Amino acid sequence: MENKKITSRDVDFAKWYTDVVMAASLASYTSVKGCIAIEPNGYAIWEKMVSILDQKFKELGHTNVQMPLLIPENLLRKEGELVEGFAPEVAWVTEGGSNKLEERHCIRPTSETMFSDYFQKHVKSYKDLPLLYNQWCNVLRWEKETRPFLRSREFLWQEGHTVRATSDEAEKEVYDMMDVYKWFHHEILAIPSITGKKTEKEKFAGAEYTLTNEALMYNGVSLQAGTSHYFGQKFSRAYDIKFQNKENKEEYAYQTSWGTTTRMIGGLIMVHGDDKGLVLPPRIAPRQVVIIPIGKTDKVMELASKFNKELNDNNIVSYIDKSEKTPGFKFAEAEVNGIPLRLEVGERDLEKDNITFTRRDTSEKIIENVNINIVEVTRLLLDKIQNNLYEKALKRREELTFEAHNLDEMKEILENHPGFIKADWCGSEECEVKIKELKGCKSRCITEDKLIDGKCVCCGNDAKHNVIWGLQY
RNA sequence: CGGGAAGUGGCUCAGCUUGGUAGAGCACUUCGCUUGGGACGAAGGGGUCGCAGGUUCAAAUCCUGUCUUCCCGACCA
Repeated sequence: MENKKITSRDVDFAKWYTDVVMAASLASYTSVKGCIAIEPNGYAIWEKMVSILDQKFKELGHTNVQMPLLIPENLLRKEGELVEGFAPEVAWVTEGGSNKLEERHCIRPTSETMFSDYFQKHVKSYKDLPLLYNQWCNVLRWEKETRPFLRSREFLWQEGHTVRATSDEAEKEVYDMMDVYKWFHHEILAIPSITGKKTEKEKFAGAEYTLTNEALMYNGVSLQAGTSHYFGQKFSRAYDIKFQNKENKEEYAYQTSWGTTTRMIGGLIMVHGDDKGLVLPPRIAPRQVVIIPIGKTDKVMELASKFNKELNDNNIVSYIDKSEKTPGFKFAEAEVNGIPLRLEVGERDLEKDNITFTRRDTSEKIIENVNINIVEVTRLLLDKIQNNLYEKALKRREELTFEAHNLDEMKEILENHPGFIKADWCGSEECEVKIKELKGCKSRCITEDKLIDGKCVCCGNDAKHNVIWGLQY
């Protein structure tokens, strides 16, 4: 094991972030710019995210499919806004073997195109609808500035694509899926994200509107982690996706798409992590409990094995650290890796029939009798940790949510400490652009909340919306 | 893509100014001894200095180009 030193979170947040990624062995750099190697610890988190979300999607009637990695240029160009939005960041394949291609193909930055092409061929009647598809795959976007998990060129994600016969059904889908993301963030990741509509300027290229899930990181910067788009008939018109309705009339179908990515791993790090390293909420932790035997007597080892088996038999993922390291080393390693709960089984404790739990989130030590119901006690502690992490993150979010009535106040907040800034807005793009000139502060989402004073924070005219603003990753 | 910094065993870095046989700590291997917050002793293995050119009798060191990473900015669903 290498020496793992982590820069303090409050000294240099950016450095702290990459230190944690490396120290917890989540990912490492490769020879390809912006493309990381996701290592076992990192991939295990993603696998757990996949399994939980995948189950949820399926419960709601979606099925998984797989579309091509390559998109022919003419297909991509059919929807103008999509092309404009993604053109600067697509990679092109121009040769196959030793031959130049007749038509270049881009490597998918997103798959609306290929799904629409597929739907065009397969949607004929209202009886074919709805089609509720999802794919787990990698996509490529030629980003200029890259950061592990947060903004890599290649990343893993899921993209759901649905076709429905009516706008009502499609819009319900958009909101339902946003609720899934919100549920996932709040209940599983212990991240109190906020949701709302994107402004016209910030919505997905080609969408009628976009719902977003915005999480606030420890340093007050916002991370968009889950979006759900309503396309209406925009893509069906561009790709000619028509069906015959019950009245035997031709109609364009209504589409949606929704996605979330490996950047949620970055979110987990930046919301819960601390100066010791990663902190994982129990419900997303691939390994929830580490059992550390201290001393090698038969009694210690037998007890450790017994606890391990009981926990695993009851769907709590635990493991015994049997390595030759000293206990101190094992403690530190479990901490940097974010294991939520540690159970120490040691000779000294056993003389008094005790065992010791240590919580990762609070460092609190809990001494229990060796004869307790290990499953019950562990389950209770894991729940406490999960709840505490959520409460802490919520408190942080509330502390870092400010109200602004004018540009000067906004500026002061941004300079003093970034966070979510609630401010009223007239709805004009002109004001949105002006606000962005303040250190790159962007609209995060339009809230459903009441207006603060009814005046646009920028121009002072009558406001239409209450909006959350902030810096973003 | 602009401005700045950096690339030397797995990691952190020294050496470069003033070219002359590649160094340290940690990590790793073996043996011994240990185990309640990153143990200890002894003996070992491993790098050709990001990559490609150039200058030179000689390049980690000087020059040019290039790639990668980090920071700031621009850009970014």
